[in-house]
Amino acid sequence: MNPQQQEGIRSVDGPVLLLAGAGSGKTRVITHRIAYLIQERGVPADAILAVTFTNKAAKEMAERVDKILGHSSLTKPVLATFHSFCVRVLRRDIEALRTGGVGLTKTFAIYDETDQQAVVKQALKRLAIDDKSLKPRVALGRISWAKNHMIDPQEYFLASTNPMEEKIAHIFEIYRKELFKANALDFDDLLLETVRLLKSSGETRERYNRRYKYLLIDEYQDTNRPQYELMKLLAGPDANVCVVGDEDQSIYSWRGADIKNILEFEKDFPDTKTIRLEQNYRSTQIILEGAGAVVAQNTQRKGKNLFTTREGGSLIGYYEAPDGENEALFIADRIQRYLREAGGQADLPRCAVLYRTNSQSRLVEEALRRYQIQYHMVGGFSFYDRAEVKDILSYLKLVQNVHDSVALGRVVNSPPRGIGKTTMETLERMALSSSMSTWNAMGRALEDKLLPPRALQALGSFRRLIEDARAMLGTGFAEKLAGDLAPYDSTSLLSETEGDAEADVSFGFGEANSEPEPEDATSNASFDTSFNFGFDFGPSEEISTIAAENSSDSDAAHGIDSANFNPFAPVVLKRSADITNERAAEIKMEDEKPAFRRPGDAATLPELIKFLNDRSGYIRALEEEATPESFSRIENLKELANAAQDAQERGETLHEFLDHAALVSDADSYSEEAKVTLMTLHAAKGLEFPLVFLSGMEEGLFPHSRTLSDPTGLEEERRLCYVGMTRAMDTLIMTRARYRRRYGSDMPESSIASRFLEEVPSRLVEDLGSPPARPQFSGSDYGSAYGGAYATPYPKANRFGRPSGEENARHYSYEDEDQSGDRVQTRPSGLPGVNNRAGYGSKTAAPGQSMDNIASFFAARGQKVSRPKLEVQEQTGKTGLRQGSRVRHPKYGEGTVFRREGDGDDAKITVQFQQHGVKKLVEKFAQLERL
DNA sequence: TTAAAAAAATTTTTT
DNA sequence: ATTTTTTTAA
Repeated sequence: MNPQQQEGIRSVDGPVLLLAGAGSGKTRVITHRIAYLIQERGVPADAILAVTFTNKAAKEMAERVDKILGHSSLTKPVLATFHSFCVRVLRRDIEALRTGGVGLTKTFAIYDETDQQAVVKQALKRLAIDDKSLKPRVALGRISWAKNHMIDPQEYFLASTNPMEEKIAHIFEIYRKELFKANALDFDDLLLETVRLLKSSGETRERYNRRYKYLLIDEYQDTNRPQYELMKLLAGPDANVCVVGDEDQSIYSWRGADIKNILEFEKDFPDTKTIRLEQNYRSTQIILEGAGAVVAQNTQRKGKNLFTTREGGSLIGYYEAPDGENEALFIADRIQRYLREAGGQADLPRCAVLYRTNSQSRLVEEALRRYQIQYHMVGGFSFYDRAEVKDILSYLKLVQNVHDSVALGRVVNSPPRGIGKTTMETLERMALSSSMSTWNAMGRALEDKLLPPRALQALGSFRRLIEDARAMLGTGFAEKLAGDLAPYDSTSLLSETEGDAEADVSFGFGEANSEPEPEDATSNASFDTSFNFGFDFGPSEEISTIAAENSSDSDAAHGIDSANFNPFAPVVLKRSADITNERAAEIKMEDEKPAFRRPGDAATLPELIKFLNDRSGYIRALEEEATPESFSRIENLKELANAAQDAQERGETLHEFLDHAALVSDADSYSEEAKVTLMTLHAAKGLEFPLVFLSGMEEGLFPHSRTLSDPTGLEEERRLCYVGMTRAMDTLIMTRARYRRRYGSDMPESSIASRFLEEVPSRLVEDLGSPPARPQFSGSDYGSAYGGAYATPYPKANRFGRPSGEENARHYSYEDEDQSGDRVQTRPSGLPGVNNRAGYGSKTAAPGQSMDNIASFFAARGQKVSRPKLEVQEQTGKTGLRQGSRVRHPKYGEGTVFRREGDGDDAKITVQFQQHGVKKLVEKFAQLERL
């Protein structure tokens, strides 16, 4: 621990600004600081609130603190992201913002970007704005920008200078109203509403100030205005607040992050103690110097001198590939070599491939799979993003909050149940004209028979489904209880439950599940009343009460107030324990049939999911589809059920389960055990690796084309480059493709080397060589890219590249065998790992990281796993045709096989004909003759 | 209303 | 290349 770090740990009274350069042991200081507060200063652990950027960072920090403390403390410090912390606060206290019975309730939904877009699209439609002239994404971006700058629709309108901005102000207004009606908050609102809450309710603010005496905020350079205000509110009068950041690593201004927050912290708190951590413990001198030289080009910075004692080290590698495929193969090959060489060493080999945009990952993935190298990809698709998972989660969200109109819109007709566009449009018009939620409009339509009988029938059955699910949670029951009665009042409990107890216990899970009668229209009705998971509400008052409350009038929109009731927490058990003896006897009898439950006992989360899966017909629809995809979807839903089971066992509420699903982030899936990690530069912040690849160093890609026009944006890209470079501990390799295709088009575009490359002093750089250029359609490296459709962009001379040693002769190829005589043999023999027959087309090829173990994925909370497509077997079919084969077609004449897809009779084959251009043919019928 | 086929858009970065 | 949206047919 150096003196500055010591100081960072011990300066715990009053405001502290910790300027921590890359790799300066920041995390170590933070964790030790927390431990110091607890152990040396006797601060109760739960009086410490540490806010991090990702859930993963929070979790990691918690583990490290735990380790230092040796589990000695009973309470734990609160470690959370801004967003998750805000959700916790709001789930508890948001109703303090209600005035006159109006306002959001604790059951609020969290809208993700998809949900937000749905609302914006609706608004565009309502304002009759052509969504080509104004894209929902753009509008949403502006709205989010406004929110991050704490500008409301009126202010936005007043500040607008053109018709487009006025329109956006209108959309913004509608957007806000819609979210309000839906009892929903978006990500930005989570922060804003918390700020509003703490500002408007002194009582609440003081409670939190009393609770959290020491505040710590990591990645402070990436905080935006609402987060800044939140910090000030939470800091309270004591202002024992420590913010940690590095202005050179500010890379989120597009999300509203304001670098001023860190630059002006000392102004906000005049007695701030500023501590600088400038010794880098991570990277070699060369890497640090290179990165420093790049970021030094920025004008907007305070400037600092990072230094390291790790002198020397290998030079920064640079490789210029002819195209993206080759770039990826180069990376894969270097990784393979690294893993082999590092295999015997003590430290676990770890490396990362970093790129600017997620779309760049695919080529690298393919190359790694080709090399049978296991990898872990951060970002991309989340489990929770899968359509089927989102659907079932939407059912859950709807059960939790029926006014969530986006969730309603998502599930109302999936699986198809005859509620189409027309019906929903009518309902939405109704909802709009009487300003109620879509759910309430549905209730009204059903009551007053405002739709065709067929639609009413379908709607009614859907509505009963949701109501029954709600009843399972004992929602209505809880509502009454949550009001004026003490939660554990056994008499009131009894009086509530006895009514229900009269109802017959009918079906358990197993039986009910096996009895679907999908074809019979009337079966739905009987199904509804009989299938109630062990308790039959029948015509009981509960259901009608819920229904009445939900459908009676628009004011009920926010009247549902059941959040005090935690259907999954131990409190349920406690209730059971309070029940009188007679009742206990009854229950005991029931306990012998565990599938049956008593009325009033809430269903568990897994039970609820099972109910929804079955009763909605979702699973059944998938089963009937009977495609491989549909089966895999069913599997995913099973895993969702498993995840719910785990959540249940952890004692999570439905809210917590859904909140978690909404707030997991890409960076959260980073796993330290992975040897090879693929991720965006943004996701790499805060991580370190012995070996780092920075790929796609091209103008327009990195720096990204959207930033080129704006100097501020360009400086941010440069900081991003700095962040990427400083992730490397020992070796940094930067790569670029001279030609790259976008959107998978056939036409690769030539690129210009990134300006950042030129900003690295050349004495620090080692050229790792260029591959040999290829003659036209050698069927090798670039065959798939260019296919001989036009002249090769590379000079045909120089075919073997610069023959200066093994490095330069290296050639990265996707092609396996050279089976046709006319191809030029270009593969240097004996190169390790390249072109080895074994992995290619072999069924045992490493499937990257498998998705098999989703259970452990969930156990680890928020982990995401990439599932690369299975290794595609080289298909040769009966004709033995493959890429590069020469063929003759009766009509088109001679040509060369360009690519093959599918197998068996379905095999399609793309052929480049000399006279007739590229044709896609079904192999079976094409009558191709092999030459 | 639904499903299949055709056309069009997509790729910045994320809580 | 993949995904989303729109059109068309049933």
